[in-house]
Amino acid sequence: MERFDYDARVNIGEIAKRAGVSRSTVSYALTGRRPVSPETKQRIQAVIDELGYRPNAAARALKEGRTRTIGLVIPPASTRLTDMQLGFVASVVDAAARADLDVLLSPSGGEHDRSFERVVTGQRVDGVIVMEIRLEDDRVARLMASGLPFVGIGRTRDPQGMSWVDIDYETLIARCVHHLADLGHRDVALVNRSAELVAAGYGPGHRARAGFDRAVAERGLRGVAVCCADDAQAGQACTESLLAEHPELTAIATVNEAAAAGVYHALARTGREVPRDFSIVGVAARHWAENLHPPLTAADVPAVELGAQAVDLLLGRIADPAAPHRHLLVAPPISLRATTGPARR
Amino acid sequence: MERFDYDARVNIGEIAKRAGVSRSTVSYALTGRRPVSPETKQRIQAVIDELGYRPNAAARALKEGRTRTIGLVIPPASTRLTDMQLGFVASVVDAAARADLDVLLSPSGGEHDRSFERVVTGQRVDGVIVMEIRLEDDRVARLMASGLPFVGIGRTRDPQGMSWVDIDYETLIARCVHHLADLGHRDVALVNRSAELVAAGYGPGHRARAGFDRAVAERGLRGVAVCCADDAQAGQACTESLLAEHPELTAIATVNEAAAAGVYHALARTGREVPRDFSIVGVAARHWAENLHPPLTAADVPAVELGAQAVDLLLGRIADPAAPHRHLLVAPPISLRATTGPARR
DNA sequence: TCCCTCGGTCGAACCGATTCGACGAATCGG
DNA sequence: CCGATTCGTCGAATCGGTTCGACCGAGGGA
Repeated sequence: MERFDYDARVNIGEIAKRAGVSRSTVSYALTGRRPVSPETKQRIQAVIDELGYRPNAAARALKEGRTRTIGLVIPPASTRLTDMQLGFVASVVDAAARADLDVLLSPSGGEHDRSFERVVTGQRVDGVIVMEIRLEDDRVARLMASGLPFVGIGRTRDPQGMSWVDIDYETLIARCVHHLADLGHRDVALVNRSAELVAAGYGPGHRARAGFDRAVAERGLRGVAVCCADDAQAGQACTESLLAEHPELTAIATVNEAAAAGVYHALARTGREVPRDFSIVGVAARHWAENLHPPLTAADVPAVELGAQAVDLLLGRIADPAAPHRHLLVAPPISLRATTGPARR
Repeated sequence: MERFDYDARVNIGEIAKRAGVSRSTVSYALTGRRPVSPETKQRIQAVIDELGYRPNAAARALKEGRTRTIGLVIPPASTRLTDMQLGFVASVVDAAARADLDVLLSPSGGEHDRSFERVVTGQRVDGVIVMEIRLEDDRVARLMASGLPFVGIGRTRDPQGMSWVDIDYETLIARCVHHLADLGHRDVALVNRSAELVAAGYGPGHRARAGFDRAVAERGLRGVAVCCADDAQAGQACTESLLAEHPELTAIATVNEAAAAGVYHALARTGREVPRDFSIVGVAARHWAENLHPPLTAADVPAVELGAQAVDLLLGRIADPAAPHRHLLVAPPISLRATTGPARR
């Protein structure tokens, strides 16, 4: 099968030939790793511009042993990304682009473990950022065993041997409960993430629960915690049955931003006006909190900053895999918006 | 500098040596491109399992001339992804994973053009899916010139020489207007995407406007069209000034899902109840429409299907770059939810 | 019995870059 | 004026796979 000329990609040898130098000289002119005379350099550059030459990434990666690419392990598409997760992805991609790195996406979990394996073991990436980490997470175990530099957005139960950034859900939810208690609420509920996630050992779910229980005990409140799938319908169903079983409730704290709209629906349908009759406070991406109607009083998760920090940490680990591990735990303050008020007496 | 043993990655030569065969035999055992006796195959597999060997992706890509990776060009993170765009990304990643392809993300536009160039010209990917296509789009021009297979989610003004999938905003918005007209509304507004996007020649903005104008003329309505940035605050500000200038309005059609929540706020603040006093209808991701309160009557964009189709089309082009171009234009029906009703007289 | 085919394997070339050692010419210090 | 550097360049080796041509032995058809 004949290949046509316009299909032939130029390589470094073609550049060298046309510029009348050796291939190594072209390489040195490009990388600057050895001196090249100005005239030669200019001649080479002219040929490169003319032919639109770009070094073949695979060849370079093969020889250099690094790919200038990082992997980003995300939850599979079937479990819809929350607004916060989207914020992480966007900021990681952005920060990586600033460092001239490309980002390879890998949905993991469920049926997509081949993708994870490819990314981790094929020397396709120089490092990995893993989202949605469980308390016991075998992907983390795999990564540790492989020796590939990685950083978690989230952390395992015992995150000693890893670098990570995370949101301090335990502190945040405790703070939410204290905020409600300060307003005089005595009967409060926690709307957590989905039962599946919690059962699978999803960290934020467990830590939110712990913070809730602690704060409820500290303030002598009556608390009830429920799990809820990550969408508005579930939020509504969940809240309606919650209110039916516990009519004495006057406030909800939530880490489930995707369900928040459903909580609103349910309150409206059962005749409770927010914040006059009922208070809601949560942990959410700012964008999301402001989009709700009325805007949600919530701790605004700095997703952009966390994503950028994760990339930073990863670059550090790639540069020096022997350096001590670092981490970042953030607990942003609660932004008072329109959904909390004094308890009705 | 000494390398430690545990750091030494195993390669095909090591496998060959331990299995007592040549490197080519290992390769044939792995790829199945030539027969290998069952005993030999088994022996090789045992060694591979023991050492956890995976072929180096860069070496393979270099020799085979393909990377088993596709590029996904997304808008830069600074312009927040809408829920619909997120749906595209997720479904593309998912569909690619099913085809054992990896996805390289490239934010394009603004400051990130280096990333786009790397992806397109470095032979890093076998093909590209481009989102957010403008009526005149120089990325499309670049891709056409490069000869790299690509598929657009969206299309240029004259999409002859390309394959694409797109949403038929013109038809959809016209359908929305007809729906409102059928309900007796005579004064309707279009809340479009941002003025910057429209000025930059963003297709959906222009096509929505065209459909709006056409339908308004066909039904003899009075129509006013405004642009609005992609967030709730802008939606609110926009709608408030719209209502102040045109108090006679009784309905809004919108393609700006991100602004929809703000439209609700504005209507509530000006004392209009939906759908009793005012109707809203739009084009949005189902998830988003259902999340709004009350749920938005809207044409539900099948993002998952479109993303999967885009991958399909791309696979076709990679397999046979000479095949005729194909495209898919979808116009999903309007799902009646809770935001449209008869015009008050 | 001879020749051909085919299954199974090997060695060598190749993909397109980087990098090391070497070498001639120019420069510099003493 | 001479030996030691330095500059600029070249050729060859290398990274880790795939693939082509060749070879050997077994089996089948005439």
